[in-house]
Amino acid sequence: MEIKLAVDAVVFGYDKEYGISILLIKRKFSPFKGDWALPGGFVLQNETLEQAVERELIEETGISISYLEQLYTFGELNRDPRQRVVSVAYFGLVKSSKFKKLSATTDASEAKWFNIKDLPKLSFDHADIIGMAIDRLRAKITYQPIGFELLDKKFPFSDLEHLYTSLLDRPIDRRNFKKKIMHLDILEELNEKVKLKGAGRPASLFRFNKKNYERLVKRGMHFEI
Amino acid sequence: MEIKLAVDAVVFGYDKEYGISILLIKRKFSPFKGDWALPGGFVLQNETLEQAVERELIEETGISISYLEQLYTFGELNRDPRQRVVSVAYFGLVKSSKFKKLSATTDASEAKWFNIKDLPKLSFDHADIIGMAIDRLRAKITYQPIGFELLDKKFPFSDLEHLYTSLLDRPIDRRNFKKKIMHLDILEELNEKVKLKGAGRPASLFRFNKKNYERLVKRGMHFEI
DNA sequence: GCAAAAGTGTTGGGCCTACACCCATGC
DNA sequence: GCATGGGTGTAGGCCCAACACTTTTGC
Repeated sequence: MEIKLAVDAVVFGYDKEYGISILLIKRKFSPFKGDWALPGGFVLQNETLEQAVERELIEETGISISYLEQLYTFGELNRDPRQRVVSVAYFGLVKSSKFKKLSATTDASEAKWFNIKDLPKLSFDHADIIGMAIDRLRAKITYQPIGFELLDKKFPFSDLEHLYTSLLDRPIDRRNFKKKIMHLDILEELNEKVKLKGAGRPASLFRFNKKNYERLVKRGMHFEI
Repeated sequence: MEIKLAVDAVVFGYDKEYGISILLIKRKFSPFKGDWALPGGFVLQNETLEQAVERELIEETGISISYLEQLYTFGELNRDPRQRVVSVAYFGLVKSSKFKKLSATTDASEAKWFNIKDLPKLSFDHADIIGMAIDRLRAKITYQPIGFELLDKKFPFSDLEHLYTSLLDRPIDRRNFKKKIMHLDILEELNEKVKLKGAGRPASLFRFNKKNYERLVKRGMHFEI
């Protein structure tokens, strides 16, 4: 019997209320029936790896992602009890609005968001894959302004700040953080304000400047908080 | 027909004389017969991906490497004209002494080192794979003190300096470079000197302090030259 | 008026860059 | 003695961390 090739996707979503979350599906069949697993499946003969990931995500969760990159290929011998399966894991991000849409409609569904601090028991070696993806996400914020892919088009600055504090799991200096981000010259302040949570001063909305953002990503950056 | 799974290895060697080089083999069979290619081949049913890489390297080149990490998995549809092949590419480094050994004995052999500035025509998509590996190597020197894996146990400081200048392809300030490296606290100066190339003042030998080196790698570093 | 979150500047110190001359050897 | 490569120190400037009070809103 040949080696089978699969893909798996670790998709992150973020929202100030729910925190940083990962999309999982409930397995319908043995092995690990009833446990949670990463969305994914076997690669078809005539599709690329990326196409396989996107197809499986649509089939299993209905979601389409805003950012996708390869994470790592897992090839240990007994990952799957049935046969030899090598899996190419991908790392994906979805925007906050899509995150909310799915999280509001999945109570009875097979796909569900789980906060990364509160993950269920996982199938196969998916806990390892998720661990590596979280490491990648944490590392990424030091060299890429990933907020662009996780937040919506317009957002209050505090959303970005909360994203970083959840990811770093520690408070940051708001003044220094704002100076540093603004210095990258990838954010534009809009003439719009939103009132958040009832109390508190209304916040200005910001959006990413796509051109400057891409220039920065291409040129490379380094960013310690 | 199923998708076949292969591995390929981009192995770097370094020597002050030859510069930064990659190990290639000459293909004996069609397709691309007579062209140069990365060492690699199909993964067997009962070996891990790393084992497959190491086996192929021994079989095809006789070399054993001092550092190996996964680079990227290439899964485009027409990489191989015969059938669908997905290949997991690895990134390897060998120590200078082994590099010299092979380069001295391979005149008539099928395995040969090529300076990265002077590569031959390559088979399949191996030029893309090598391009990505070189990017990884360049990026790596800014966050990992890779000299440890490319140089021998003992080496004059100028070897490390030349490694960086070849990789960066520009001159660096020797005094600042030395201060910066020494500040990492991973090098020990030995009470030994070597005479190099006949003329010139003899140089002190250094070696890596393995414990401090590993602590640094674990903790993470960032290093701009 | 008070609770909640947004918004906003300055300074001291550490680090990093820029820079040039002497030393030990072979021939 | 000259060519070759090894070895070494400092000062000025920039950047970054540390730090707290005011503003605008809801209740």
